[in-house]
Amino acid sequence: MQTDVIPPKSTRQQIVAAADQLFYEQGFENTSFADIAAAVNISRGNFYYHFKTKDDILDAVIELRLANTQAMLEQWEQQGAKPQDRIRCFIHILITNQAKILLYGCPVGTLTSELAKLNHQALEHASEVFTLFRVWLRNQFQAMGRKKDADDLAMHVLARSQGVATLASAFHDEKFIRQEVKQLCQWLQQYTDR
Amino acid sequence: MQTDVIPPKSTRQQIVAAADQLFYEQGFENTSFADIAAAVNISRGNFYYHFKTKDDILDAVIELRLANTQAMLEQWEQQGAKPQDRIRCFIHILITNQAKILLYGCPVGTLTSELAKLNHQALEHASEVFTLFRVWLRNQFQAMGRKKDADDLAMHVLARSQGVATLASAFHDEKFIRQEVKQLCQWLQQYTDR
DNA sequence: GCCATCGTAGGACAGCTGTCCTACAGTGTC
DNA sequence: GACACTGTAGGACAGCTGTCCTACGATGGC
Repeated sequence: MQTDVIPPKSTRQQIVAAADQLFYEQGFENTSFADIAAAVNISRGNFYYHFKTKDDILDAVIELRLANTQAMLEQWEQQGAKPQDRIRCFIHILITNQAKILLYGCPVGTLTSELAKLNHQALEHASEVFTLFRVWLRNQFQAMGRKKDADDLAMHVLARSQGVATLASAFHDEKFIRQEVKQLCQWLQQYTDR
Repeated sequence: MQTDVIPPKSTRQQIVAAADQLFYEQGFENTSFADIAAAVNISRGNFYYHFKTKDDILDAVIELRLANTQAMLEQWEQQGAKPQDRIRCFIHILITNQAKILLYGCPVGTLTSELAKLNHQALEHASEVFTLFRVWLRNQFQAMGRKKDADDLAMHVLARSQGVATLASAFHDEKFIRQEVKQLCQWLQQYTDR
């Protein structure tokens, strides 16, 4: 049996991973090159070799998030037997990631909000993460027989999750997350038993 | 009949009003003293006379928002005959302010999100705007006879509204707002007819 | 007319920002 | 040994940030 050899992360990968985390925890605008450099332990000037501008890093971070999201969705696809089980996987990230959500909100929602205010061209790119979830949820609802309103239902689930993350973070309220997750699962139930 | 004399706004009031708008449209961190000074047409150095630090301006802006929110709630109190009518007033701000929401999201939610990431001490102060809505909504639900779960219902309405604002802004989707507002009103209906 | 107060203008200040340049260590190729 | 290439370090650069200081005009009280 061959043990998996973990390949050493390239500097570029390390930069993107550190930026991903810092953009989430501190915000994009509020995170400086110096912050990322310190996290990766490389000199600040050296950045220029890997990324020409800060926006390039942002694009790379979004690409990373898109890839990670895609991988997560495929995992749920195998994990859940029925579509409603898979949607429950989605709803439960609120609980899985609740510690971070209480501190920093939803990574997707808070980034798009910030980029919207900055009038940043990367907003559409960042919104693609939402689209990934949206399309995937839509497919699940379609598999449950909702032909006409699958997309509406997908958007509804997305919006509810966003709202929960925002308020839980503002009030530091963990109980509220559990409560709303439960309600959302009950809401989902009405579409499954027939 | 005496015509109302509009009192000329003091410089301080002008600063706070301009900061209020800019913090909403550009974000707190991304708005500089220079931006506000330009909007009010005063010299940058002159700020120090009115506000010692940027955080002082933020506090003043939050105070202004608290006062404006309070006034709005009192207006709804008189406007709506029944509690459910008043709650509908709240839900309908999503449509009233939809142009700005599509561009910048919800002013309350996006500010608290940003302050949470900045680890800013004013986060709790900013969250009081949410609390204002929360308590008011709770009172309405209590008036509708929901004794035990009035606060849960209030939080639920708040969260749904937040989610709608976030997604509408990310996707620039006006139709989605109308659709979710309609659903939310239908949801509200179940608690009113008995 | 003198004085104190209020509000403003202009600019100094250190520190940080993103960007960019140059120099150099390490590696592999011919 | 000469050379090219990759990746890194260090620092220069102009511009902006929040903060703070000083000087001055306007106003009103005595």
